[in-house]
Amino acid sequence: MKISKEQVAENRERILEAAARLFRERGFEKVSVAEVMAAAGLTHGGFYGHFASKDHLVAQSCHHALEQSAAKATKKSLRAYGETYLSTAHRDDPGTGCVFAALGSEATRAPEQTRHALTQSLQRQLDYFGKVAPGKTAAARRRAAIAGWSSMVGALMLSRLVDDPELSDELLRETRLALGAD
Amino acid sequence: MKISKEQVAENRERILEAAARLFRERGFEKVSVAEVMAAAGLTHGGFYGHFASKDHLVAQSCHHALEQSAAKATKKSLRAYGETYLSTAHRDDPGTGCVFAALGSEATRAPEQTRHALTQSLQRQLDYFGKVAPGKTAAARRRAAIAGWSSMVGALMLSRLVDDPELSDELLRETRLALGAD
DNA sequence: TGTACATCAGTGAACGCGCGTTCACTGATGTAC
DNA sequence: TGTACATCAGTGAACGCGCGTTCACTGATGTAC
Repeated sequence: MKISKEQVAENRERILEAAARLFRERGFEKVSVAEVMAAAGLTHGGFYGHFASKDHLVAQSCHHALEQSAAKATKKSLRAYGETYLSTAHRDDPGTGCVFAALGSEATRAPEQTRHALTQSLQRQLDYFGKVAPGKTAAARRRAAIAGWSSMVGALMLSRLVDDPELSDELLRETRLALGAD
Repeated sequence: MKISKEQVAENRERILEAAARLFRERGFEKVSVAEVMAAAGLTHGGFYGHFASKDHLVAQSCHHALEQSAAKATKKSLRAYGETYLSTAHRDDPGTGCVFAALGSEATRAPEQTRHALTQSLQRQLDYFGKVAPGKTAAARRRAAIAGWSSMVGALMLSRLVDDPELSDELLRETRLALGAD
């Protein structure tokens, strides 16, 4: 059953969307190709018509998710961004949230292509925050951007792995407040 | 070939040591039970004499690694700890380093027991840093401990996943300096 | 414009491999006498 | 103290399952006439 070119492009898009969400929710290894395809409303056999391997999907779905995230940061101060980034809503919905916090430690061992996409995105993010972060010199702003962004990623990840709801809330709240106090 | 009780305890210890190192180096899923046993100088069949399942090993090896890490933090200021934590040596040797940075995002999806061990360790770490962190009130010190620790974990993880050696060094250096500037 | 045919995206069964787990067996330890 | 035997930690083959990947087939699309 051949389908139209628009339909093919739409299917590919749905596969990327599904993968980007599932990987962030459950990690690269705990999500199978068949699950991604099913979530996109397709069967697993057609996967290799769209991607050369699961590794390629991993890299491209990260790229896809990072593009969407990048759009959110624009036109916001570091502090304002921190308000939404360090919210319980973001913590409780990793599937549509930050790729670094959801997959950071796994990405350390990910194939080259994936790490490259993440690096590019991080560079862009830091370049932008280096302009809007507090500080008198460019170097001071850059430093505030790096330390601030690191604390956000770290705090969000910790707030998700922690067992204790109170500690989890505290991690987000205190990191948010520390960001404002810079 | 039965062996002495001391030998059994020593073997169990070696399994935990090997697991704690391999998991941090390669992640929970990319290390097999057989690999852990081989690294401990044993064959895989004997594994279930020591642990009920791989999940149990994951939890107990994390506990083991966290106990060792906890010892390092004692009698150090937040800033002094950051100096060694945010070193290139630590970045380049995840196998003996911080569990949060090496396995944080995977731990988010780990079984209850593992998350509990991490939570306990984090609580203890923050309680200690809350005493030695800069700040006039207890609340200010607690905040500095949380934001500082989050930035360390985040920066180390990011420095490891990044593609670009210069950016990697910069992340460590600037986060280290920001910690001192508090 | 209508019909016949080639294309090719998607289907679902099948393959092969790795891994967690089990189990019958081995042989050194340590206990009973 | 020395000998016979029961115990049990470790061995390695085997099992079963899930997953990434392949492939012969299907049938709607779109092209040629």
